[in-house]
Amino acid sequence: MSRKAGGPTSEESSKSARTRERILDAAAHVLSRKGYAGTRLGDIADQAQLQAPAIYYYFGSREDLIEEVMWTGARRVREHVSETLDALPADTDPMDRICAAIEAHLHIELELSDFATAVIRNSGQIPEHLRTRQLAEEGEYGKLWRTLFRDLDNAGDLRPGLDPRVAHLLVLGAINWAAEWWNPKRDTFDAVVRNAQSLVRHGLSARSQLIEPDEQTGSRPPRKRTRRTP
Amino acid sequence: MSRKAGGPTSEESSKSARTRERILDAAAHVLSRKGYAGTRLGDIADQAQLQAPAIYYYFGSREDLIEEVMWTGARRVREHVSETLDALPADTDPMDRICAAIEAHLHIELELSDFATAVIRNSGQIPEHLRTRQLAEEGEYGKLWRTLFRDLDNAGDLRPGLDPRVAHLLVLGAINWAAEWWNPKRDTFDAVVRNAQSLVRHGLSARSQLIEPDEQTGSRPPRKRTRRTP
DNA sequence: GTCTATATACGGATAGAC
DNA sequence: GTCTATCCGTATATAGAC
Repeated sequence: MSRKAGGPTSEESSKSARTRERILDAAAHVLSRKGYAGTRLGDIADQAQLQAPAIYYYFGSREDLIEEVMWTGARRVREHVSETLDALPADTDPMDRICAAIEAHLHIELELSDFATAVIRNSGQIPEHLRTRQLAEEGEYGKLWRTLFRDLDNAGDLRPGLDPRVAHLLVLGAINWAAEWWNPKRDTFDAVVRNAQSLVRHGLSARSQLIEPDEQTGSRPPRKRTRRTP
Repeated sequence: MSRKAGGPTSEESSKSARTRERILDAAAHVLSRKGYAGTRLGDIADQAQLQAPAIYYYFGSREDLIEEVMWTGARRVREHVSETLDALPADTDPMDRICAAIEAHLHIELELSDFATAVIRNSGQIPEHLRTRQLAEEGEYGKLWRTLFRDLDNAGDLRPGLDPRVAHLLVLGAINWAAEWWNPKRDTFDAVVRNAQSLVRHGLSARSQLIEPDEQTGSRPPRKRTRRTP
C-alpha cells in the first residue's frame, strides 16, 4: 500500500544493511509465533533491540515489512530446495530426487529459518495484496514439485491410482505440518527425515505392491515391538 | 480469564440457545479465516447478524468465546472419528481402521466444520490459558491414533524403520494440511480421501516391499523421461 | 540513525435505554 | 435480549530533538 522508506535496500552488508536484516529477522520470528494480526511493531522492535519508530527508517510501513518477510521466506525455501536438487548427480533417479527435496524442505523449515515457518503459518491469514511476490515464488516452487512428480510418473514409478497433484500436496502437507509438532528434544531431525522419506518412498512407488498374506502362512511371527531408539 | 456471562449454557435448543449457537458458529467461521489476533467481535457479530455488545449476553468475554470454539472443534473431531471407528465391524483389520479414521478426519475437516479448521489453524497462536480444555481433548485424540498405530504394529504390519509416533504425526499432517489447499472445484472429496488412503496404506504397511528392478527385465516399457523445463 | 513525545484510529468492554 | 453511546487501553505512524 505505502511506498518504501528512504532506507537502504541493497544486499551489501553495511552497518545500515545489517540493522535492516536484524529487523527483518525479528519480524519473521514474531510473525511465525504470533500470526499476522498479532504481530506488533513493538514486539519486533524488542526482538531487534531498538525502538519501534526506528523501523520506519528501513521500512515504509508494518505491511511493507511483513510483505517482505513472506516473500523472503517463500524465496529462501525454493532456492534451498532447488540448489539441493541441482547439486545431485545427473543420473539420480526420480524417487531419490524426491527424497532429497523432502530432506531439504524439512531442513530449511525446521532448522534454518523462521522465515519458512512464518510463511507456512500465515499464508492463509494475510491480505491478498501483501502476497503478490510470495505467490509468484510459490508458483515456481509448485512447478519444481510438479516436475519431480512428473519425472517419477514418466519413469513408470508413480503407483497407479495416485493423482500426481493431490499426492504432491499430501506429501508437502506432511512435511509442512512437522513445524507444528517437531520437538528436537523428542525426535532427532534425522529421525523425522528418515520416517518422512520412508513413508513417501513406499507410499508413492509403483514398485511398492502390497503382498497379500492370503492364508495365514505363519511365516511371520506376530512381533511385540520394542521402542525404537533414534 | 473472565467468568462466564449469565447467559444460557445448556444444549437444549430454545430460541436463546440457538442464538448462542449462531454466535459460536460465526466465531468459528471468522477464527478459521482471520486467525486469533485478527478475530474481531464486530466481524463475528456481522456473521451472526447482530450487534457486537449482544455477544456479551451469551459469553463473558472475547476470550471465553474463542476458548469455547477451540474446545468444541477439538471435541467434535475426536467424537466424529471415534464414532466412525466404533461403527466398524469388530474384526476390521488395523490398516482398514486407520483408513477409516483418515476418511472421517478429512470429512469433518473439509466438509462439516469451521470448528475443525479453526482448531487446525490457530492452535499455534492462541495463548496457553485458553487451551486447557482443547489440550485435554487433543490428548484423548492422540491416544486414539496411538492405539490405531499400536494395533497395526502388534499385528506385525507396521514397516520396520518407521517410528509409530513420528509416522502418525506425519500422516495427521498430510490430512490436516488439506484444509489449506483443497478446492472442491478441482478435486472431489473422494479423490482426496482415496489418494490419502493409498499413500498411507502403502507408506505404512510392512507388506509393502519395494520390488527391486535389478536388471531391466523388460516387463515395464522404459518410458522416456523428459527434461525439466525451467 | 535512533530516540521521546504525541496525534489518531480502532477494538473490547460497559452503561443504560427500550 | 438487543440496541446506541461511550469509555479506555493499545497500536500504527509521524514530528521533531539529539
